[in-house]
Amino acid sequence: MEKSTISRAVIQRLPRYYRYLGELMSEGCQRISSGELSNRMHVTASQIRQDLNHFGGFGQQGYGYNVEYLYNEIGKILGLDTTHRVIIIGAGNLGTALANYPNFEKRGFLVTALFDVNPERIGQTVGDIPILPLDTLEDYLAEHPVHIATLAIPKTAAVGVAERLVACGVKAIWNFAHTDLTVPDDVVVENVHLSESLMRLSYNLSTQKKEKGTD
Amino acid sequence: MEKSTISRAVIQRLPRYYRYLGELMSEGCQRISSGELSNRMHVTASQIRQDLNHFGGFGQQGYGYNVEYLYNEIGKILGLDTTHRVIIIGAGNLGTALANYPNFEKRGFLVTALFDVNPERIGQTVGDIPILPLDTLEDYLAEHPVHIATLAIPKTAAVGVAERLVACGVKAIWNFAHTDLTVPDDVVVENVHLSESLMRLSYNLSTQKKEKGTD
DNA sequence: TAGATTGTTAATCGATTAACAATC
DNA sequence: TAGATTGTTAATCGATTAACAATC
Repeated sequence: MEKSTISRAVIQRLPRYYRYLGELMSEGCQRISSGELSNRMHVTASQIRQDLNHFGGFGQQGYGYNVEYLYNEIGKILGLDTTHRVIIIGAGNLGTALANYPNFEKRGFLVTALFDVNPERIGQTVGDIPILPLDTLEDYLAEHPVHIATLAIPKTAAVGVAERLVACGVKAIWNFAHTDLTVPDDVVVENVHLSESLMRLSYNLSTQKKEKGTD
Repeated sequence: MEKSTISRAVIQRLPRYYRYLGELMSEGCQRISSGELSNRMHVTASQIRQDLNHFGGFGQQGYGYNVEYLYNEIGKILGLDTTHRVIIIGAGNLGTALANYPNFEKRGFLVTALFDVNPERIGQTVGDIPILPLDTLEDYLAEHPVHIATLAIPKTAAVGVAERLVACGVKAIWNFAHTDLTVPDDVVVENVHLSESLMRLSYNLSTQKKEKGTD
């Protein structure tokens, strides 16, 4: 209930808190104050406390936060305490890279299948993960639970595949295609538009050069 | 000069305007009003006009915006009117995927070399692009202009390589490693933290489920 | 000219920061 | 208890939206 009121900006920051807390844990650090974390992360202590308090009081006055406890609590908030079954549509370079990514499994994201249209690729595997014909997507979804579908295909194909996924009841799409997807309200989409990221870098680089020139 | 005052939120949206204008062009559309674009993009017309006016008056009262002109102007703002020479550190799955990405060259991003430490990979090519030993990074940078360096290596290696890049005068880093980089003020970093993106999707999926349950 | 739509100012909204009382 | 640090309210800041005069 409280969750729907939490702003996008706060959610954007949560995984970064999670990453820093994980690092602190592996350094053997047991407690941390918002002030110390503020120094590490280069965000204000006030923002850290404000952000965390959206989800409840995880700290203790005069002490700070227990690193492991807070790490686990944020993990639960992010849904990392359950296993998500993931499929990847597109077994090209990007799809293969994502399937091979070892850290995902560590966080509870289990890739169970890739799908492709290329006859040479179909029947091969990536690690243990089979590459299945895209034709059989509906059959697969009818028989296997899938929580997240990853689109690593060109935008021309992405829109149609997204519709098929939604029709089969998939509720979360991780979209690497360079297009916006229109989906029902109960389906969530997270876009990774790499070319837009590169354009922002290009913009910042150009701007930086100009500043240097006029300083 | 005016550029340094433009907020991150505006820059974030520019590539998306660029993408929609490109689509309009390929549809043969010659002019568009902020109102029509608003309907397409699901942002307010007011925001579109406000955003564009940070860079100058591209429209005409009573007419709207010339699609091709605006597309080209935004391209210039994003620095897409010049060729950026790009290298990729790490010729694993992700680095290879990025090197193969055909759209980058279309936008003026030219990948000239990959670097790796794996002896099996060194000497191979990705398309026309050679895979060079990471040892020779400094030599390469001394002899070839490089505008953007892409880090597609584990975070343990990324911090050290970033320092070497900065020492050689590279001013822009596209960082896929799961770590924050500390760089001088005149170096720009664009982070692509895929695991954080996936965590946000997981959060939204969990939240969505809960809402559905209580509605 | 009249209609349409921008550029731009003013109003609103939301997010961040500061401050401090509560409390461990 | 005294010191430290949170949780939380209030103040500030910035971004978005609304409104409308300017103008094509």
